[in-house]
Amino acid sequence: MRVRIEDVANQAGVSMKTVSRVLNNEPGVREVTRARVLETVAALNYRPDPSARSLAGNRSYLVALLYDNPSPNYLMEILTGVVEACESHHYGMVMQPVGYHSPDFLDAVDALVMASRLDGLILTPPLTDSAALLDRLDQRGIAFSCISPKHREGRIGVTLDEHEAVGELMAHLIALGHQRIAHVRGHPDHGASEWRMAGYRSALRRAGLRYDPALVVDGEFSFDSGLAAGRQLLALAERPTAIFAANDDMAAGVMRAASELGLRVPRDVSVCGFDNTPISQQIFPALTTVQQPTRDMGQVATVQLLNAIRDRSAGRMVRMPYALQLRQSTGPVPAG
Amino acid sequence: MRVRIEDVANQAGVSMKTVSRVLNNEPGVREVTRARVLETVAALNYRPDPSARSLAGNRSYLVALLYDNPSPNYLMEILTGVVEACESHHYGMVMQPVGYHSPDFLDAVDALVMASRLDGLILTPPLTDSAALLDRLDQRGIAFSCISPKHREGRIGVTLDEHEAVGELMAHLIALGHQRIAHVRGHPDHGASEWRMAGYRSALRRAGLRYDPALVVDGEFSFDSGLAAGRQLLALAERPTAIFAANDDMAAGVMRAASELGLRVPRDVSVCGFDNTPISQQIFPALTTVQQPTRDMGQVATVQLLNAIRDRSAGRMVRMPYALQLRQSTGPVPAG
DNA sequence: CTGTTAGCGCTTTCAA
DNA sequence: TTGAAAGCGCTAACAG
Repeated sequence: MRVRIEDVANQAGVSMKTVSRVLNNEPGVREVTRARVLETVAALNYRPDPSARSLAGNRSYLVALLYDNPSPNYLMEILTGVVEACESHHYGMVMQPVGYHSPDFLDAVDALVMASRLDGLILTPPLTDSAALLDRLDQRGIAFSCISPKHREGRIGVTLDEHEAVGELMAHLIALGHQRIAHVRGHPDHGASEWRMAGYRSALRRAGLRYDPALVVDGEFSFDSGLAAGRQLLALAERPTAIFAANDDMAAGVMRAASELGLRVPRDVSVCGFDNTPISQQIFPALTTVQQPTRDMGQVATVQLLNAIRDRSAGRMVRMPYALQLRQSTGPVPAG
Repeated sequence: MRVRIEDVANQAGVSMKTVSRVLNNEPGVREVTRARVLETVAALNYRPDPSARSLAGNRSYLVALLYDNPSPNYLMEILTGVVEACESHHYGMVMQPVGYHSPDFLDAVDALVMASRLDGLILTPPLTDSAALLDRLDQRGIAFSCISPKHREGRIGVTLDEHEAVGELMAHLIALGHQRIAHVRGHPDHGASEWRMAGYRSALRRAGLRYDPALVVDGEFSFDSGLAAGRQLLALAERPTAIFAANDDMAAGVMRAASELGLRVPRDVSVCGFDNTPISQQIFPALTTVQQPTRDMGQVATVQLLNAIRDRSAGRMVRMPYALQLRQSTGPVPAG
């Protein structure tokens, strides 16, 4: 037979409500009583029944991680952080793919929240950039936390100063003597694409280098789009001496394009990416890139969400650190 | 205010219990009554409250996907299939990393099942191969479904005939004239490593080729282990003319080792992998490999689990199809 | 600081 | 074939 709160109460010589108070960290229990209850809970190995708790408490102790077609590596890292945070706060987590482009995706999210009675949501890019979604959630009064959202004002979650990170990466290239630096943009749905592009432009400006639209090509964060972009850029009459791709997958595509054309990296052209995914160390030469603390970002975003669930005025937007990874794919500008 | 089962009952002019019967597909309701109830449910947009349902019904309508440190690509594919199946059966899913090697992992799984009152589990490799875990779950009477387990007898889930798939892959190499074929083994914790090794040996035997232990090197499914294995194999005095790595990541490592040594693939050495992960198309030349229907495997494993939850004698072990992907990394044996 | 009582929304049991 | 009543295990509201 399962141990119930009543058993704990009897054993500890208190009322059910007192046990409940202790378990939920509510105030108004003497320290000795609290200790005695906790002892009994441990002795009986009591675990509250989540359904009963949810039904009576009118909340689910469940959050959902919403995503749309992200990179598996990225999502797994985020997930790991989210799971850690949920575990330590005795919350459950469900995952929900959300078709960002499907016409009724707002209603699908609504239905999901209603049906599962979710207490809160964690949004990953590019969902974090859907004004329609964020507005709808606000309107419904649902707590949510954003990972790397385009607009941070009044939101809770985590961000990374990508603009600044790109600035450092570009400074590295410029210090190596590069003046014709190209950029492969990311998928237009992602705020990250804009920040990385903006970081690229400001870095050029700061260094007094001219912005040349011919050196900027659209990609969509995939290897293939990087390959196509690389072919295009490296076929230019005035070839760039360095290429900054908005993520590692595209940078790998660019490096493949270079090798197709018989160009050596970094002797003939330097290449760098962003994200520090496993591929950055599996290609040759290893890729210069920027590392995000992705797992921690999931963790922190979740903690902020749980804070906000407890107290609507609590969660905040946390800035996370990044770290340049200087490796062998970038080198001095070719002579001549 | 939320619509409750009572509202539906009143509106439809029946009792709560009848609505409940209809919603749970229980027998003993006249067809007209059933139709009327369903109509009302739709009209009122009624969604049963999962907590109340679980509390009263003494089950959670929740399954968990258990994993330990798998490849992110693989897990994401499985996850997608699992989510699909859960969604269409109105089940929830939670994900749980499980430290396979941690000494108390059995108790951790127990605690998880108890605390969340899970109705069933989906196990991914290598958890599927832990006899201790499977025994414990049997003993506790918890339903579970296995993806690619080492032992299939009496279990439910999905498998793939990897032995046969490797046989076809090897036949392809042998048809190209290769006689010195090496093998890079997978991580010893995974049943897949054994099947792929066994497939390798039977294929050699079938072709009348000698099994040479010097041509078999241990790996652990990672790029780096493939790189190390490749260096070792390609430094052999009598170099193999083809290398079958037990997965794509290791095959990519082998190809890098070849290029370090100035060897060309497939002119000097043929390489093939297993799994058809994205990397197989991102390396050059593209990798010959075997495709598993991973997403479908997650889907089918989940459906079998849900069957078993409903009726303990229901779930079965389903054999899934595979498909050879012949690409450019394999070619005729070098002359001489 | 602590306890009592009345539900939460559903399913189960048993009766009609 | 259908319904009424009694909980499931917990928390909220209120009382002491």
